[in-house]
Amino acid sequence: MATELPKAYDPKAAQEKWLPLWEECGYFHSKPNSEKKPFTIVIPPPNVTGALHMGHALNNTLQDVLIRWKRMQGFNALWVPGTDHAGIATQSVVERLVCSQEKKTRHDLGREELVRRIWEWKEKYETRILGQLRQMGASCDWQRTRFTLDATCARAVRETFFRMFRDGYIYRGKRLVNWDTQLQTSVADDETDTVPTKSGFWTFKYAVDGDSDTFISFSTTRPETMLGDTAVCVHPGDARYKHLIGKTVTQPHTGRKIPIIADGQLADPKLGTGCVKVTPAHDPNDYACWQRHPEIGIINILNPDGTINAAGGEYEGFDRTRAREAVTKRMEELGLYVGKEDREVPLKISDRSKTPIEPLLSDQWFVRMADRDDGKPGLAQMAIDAVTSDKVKFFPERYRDGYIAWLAEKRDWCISRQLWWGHRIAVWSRTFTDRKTYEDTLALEAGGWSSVSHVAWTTQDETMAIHVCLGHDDPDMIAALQADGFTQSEDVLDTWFSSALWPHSTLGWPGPSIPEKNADRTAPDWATMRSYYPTSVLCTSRDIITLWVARMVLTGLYNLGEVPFHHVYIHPKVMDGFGEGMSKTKGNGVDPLDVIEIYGADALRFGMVNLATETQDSRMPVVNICPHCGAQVPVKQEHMYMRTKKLACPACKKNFRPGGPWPTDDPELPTARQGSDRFEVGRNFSNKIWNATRFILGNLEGYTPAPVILSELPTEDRWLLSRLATTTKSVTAALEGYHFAEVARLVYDFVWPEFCDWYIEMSKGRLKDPAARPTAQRVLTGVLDGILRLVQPVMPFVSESLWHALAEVAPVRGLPNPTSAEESVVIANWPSYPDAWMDSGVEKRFARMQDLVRSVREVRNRYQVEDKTRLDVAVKCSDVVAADFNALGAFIGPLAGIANFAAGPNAIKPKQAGGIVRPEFEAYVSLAGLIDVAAEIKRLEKQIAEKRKALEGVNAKLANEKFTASAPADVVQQQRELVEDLKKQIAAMEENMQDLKLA
RNA sequence: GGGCGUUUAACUCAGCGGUUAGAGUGCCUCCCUUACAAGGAGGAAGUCGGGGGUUCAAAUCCCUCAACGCCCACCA
Repeated sequence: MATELPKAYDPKAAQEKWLPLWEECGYFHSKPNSEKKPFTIVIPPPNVTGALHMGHALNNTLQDVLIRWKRMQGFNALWVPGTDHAGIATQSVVERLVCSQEKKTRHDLGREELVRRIWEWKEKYETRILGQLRQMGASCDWQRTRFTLDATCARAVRETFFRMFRDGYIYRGKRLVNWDTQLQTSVADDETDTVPTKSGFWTFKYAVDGDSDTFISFSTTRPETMLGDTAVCVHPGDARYKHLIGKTVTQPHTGRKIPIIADGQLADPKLGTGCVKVTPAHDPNDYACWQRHPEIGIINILNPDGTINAAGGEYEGFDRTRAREAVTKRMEELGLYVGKEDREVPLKISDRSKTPIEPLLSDQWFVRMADRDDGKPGLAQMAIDAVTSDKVKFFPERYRDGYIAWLAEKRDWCISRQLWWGHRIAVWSRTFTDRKTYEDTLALEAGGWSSVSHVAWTTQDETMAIHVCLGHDDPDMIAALQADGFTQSEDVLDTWFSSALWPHSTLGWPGPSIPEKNADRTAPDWATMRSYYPTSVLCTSRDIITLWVARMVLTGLYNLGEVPFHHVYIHPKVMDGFGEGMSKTKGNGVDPLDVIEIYGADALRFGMVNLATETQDSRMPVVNICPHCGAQVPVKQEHMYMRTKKLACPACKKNFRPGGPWPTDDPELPTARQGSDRFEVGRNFSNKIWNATRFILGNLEGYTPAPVILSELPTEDRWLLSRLATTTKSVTAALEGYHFAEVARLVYDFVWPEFCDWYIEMSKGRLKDPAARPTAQRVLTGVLDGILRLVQPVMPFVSESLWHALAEVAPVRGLPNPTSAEESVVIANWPSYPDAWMDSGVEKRFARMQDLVRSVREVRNRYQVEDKTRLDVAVKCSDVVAADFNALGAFIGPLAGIANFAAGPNAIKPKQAGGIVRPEFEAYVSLAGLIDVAAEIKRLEKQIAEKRKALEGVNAKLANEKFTASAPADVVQQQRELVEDLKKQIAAMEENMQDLKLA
């Protein structure tokens, strides 16, 4: 006899039991295996900035569902876990911490010390993150855990950079970048935020040289940039200024003579005065103008810390605000100030430091995206082609357009960051002013450098520079370079550069490190690469399709000539109950560990799968669970914005601190865990499966395995097996199409209402009948076996617990032929049943029976409650029953349950379907058939009439020559097919009706 | 300004041309029945955002308006 199962499912016990066992058994570890088809997913590596949140829970649950499902299907399933160093994000978090705790800047600490602190931070959060993943039940191959900054990834980064450098894809350029003056680094467009800010809109004028009476006025939101003006620009077609084009003005602060130029793209006659000052070094539009008119020159007036540099003359050292005031004041003094209006202007803010961005001209490394000079597709085009040719497919498909549109701009990718946390760029540079030395040094390239390095040079302005890129650290080479006055770049690479390589870097590309200078560094670790690359699917959220997905495709194609994954599945975003994105700072976020603690990991996973619909967003209202009494206290919007630090529980009146990141005033106040009622479904569902199993186990005494022959089974068995086969097929199809919410729905609808509420209840009678018992036992265990398999990918813990409990009593089971069950459901086969089991006739008959039973129950319920006469009740019944109530009554008499109905109020208690014993059931089925005939005929008549009308309509249309002549051929054809279809439908219905009448 | 998405029961969401629009939660009634009160049997609750159109037939397709959310671009 089986060990008695506890009355309720205890998720915590299951998690504690199975997690270590699964790992011990090595179920999650994958080795290259030529016998099995591979199925590979690489995790979108979470940033080590902080702990995982709900978005990660969703992302990783879905991946795990896929991996677990494919593992059951017999694939060699590999899920590679890992984390991302997240350059700027992590560095700024640690910098902020150092600043608040020690009042020190990164410069006070120095590069080495800061990096050491960040590694400490990383260790802490990496452990936390991987722990969270484990708790969720993520079946990752932990032995293959990677970090974007570890040695394996570093090798791939180094190799890729070297190749791109060698092939001319990486170049050095002066570009206007978003400069974060606080962190003193350039940041990508995507790392900035534009917020409307109250500021001014100033209008000034410059005197035109040689004519003291003529002024040209212009407006600006940033007066301080006047110090860097190199031109004044008007529209070429603007009659007001035509005569001034080609003249010069004198910039009053610097005394520079600057030209008045015409540029149709920059100046808009309708805006402001129609005339605009040009500051190429500090404004993207002006920069573009300068590229069209290089003769006007470009002057950088800012230091990296945001203060004015020497080019600003007497204003050198002023910060932004002071410079603005001083420059404006000077204009007033000169009488060149025209006016100022208050205006809200969009201010670009750095995501990381939350300080204003300065557009700044600086030297950066770029990856060229444009097509190649020889006309061959460049990196961007290659990535576009991969998608247009369907080598990479998006799910849902709509996301592909955004991907293509973004890449089509082919904007070069700025990959250098002035940070300390990241992959340091392996380029050694030296600048020269002396042409001879420059050329001599350049000649060294011929002396053998190129075998291990590649050299590029730039000649901008008067300085010339040589840049030497090393494919790996060669001490001799580095020593030689240093002796020659070369220094390594201080910059590190953009985080996305290493993330872009993730699908192949994690798999070991480009092979073991190279011991010898001239070793073949192009030989990858082929055993692993060949087994798992390209990966199968990438699961991520839509906001990093461009930043990450596009770049993975691009580097995959560049390094390996093969796309990194075949499918890209984009899942929805988790919002709070008010439609806002979740974040720690808002306090509307939910920690997955809180959810696991309150509802269990299975419930978390079910909830996540259940909300993964086809839409973009899904709401998840958040509640605080009162730490005193467990009541659910909804998070209100004002709690978030007011930063409520104390809440009174409406149930127990005691105070607690809502879950959230802000500090408490009262350390004694207990903190609430945060949850969401959206996880209750999963919790209840796992408990339901638990108890269904408990029931079955308690009724398996004398169980013997034997094949089940469909044709010999009673109606309800054939119905159940039809439903099981249909459900299994649909679940498989839903998984194949990444319709996760549907998976949850299908499984739930089969297990709960159909299996538990109807079948199990009906089996109760049969289990008491020695003749019927053995078959009922076989069907129950066989279907339960199938359910546990279907449920495993979504709810592995409860599934595994029950799998083992079932194995104690019924190790040999299954439909139609019993077999020995696998040792764990994790590695069990994914179920599939014969199509022949799907029987719409049985399902229809059963549905009618259900209708009837429900109608009778309604009558009983009402009668009992309202204590009215039988007739009154009948009137209130559903049409089906009411119409035939008298006939029903005649049948009801002999039936035990219904006989009591006539005896008066409260004579019987409402019963479940299980209240129906076998003979009753048969009676119900035949009764349902009889009663339904009239209604069914009526319904059919109505439908046939409707179809006839439709047919008439379509025929009329086809008879109309105007229509057939004007409509496209395919539309006409479609209508013709519709006619045939309708005719067939009508014929089928008429036949159906004949059958009914005969019955 | 361009694009994408959403708007269906009190709440969270399914349904996406064809019987009477569904589920879970919540609400109401009854029931602690030997699997499960994290449960069971029932019930009430919807002009499918507004307005046009296409169609024999529209929650579903088209146009338009509105609200909300996200992305991209721009704003001297």
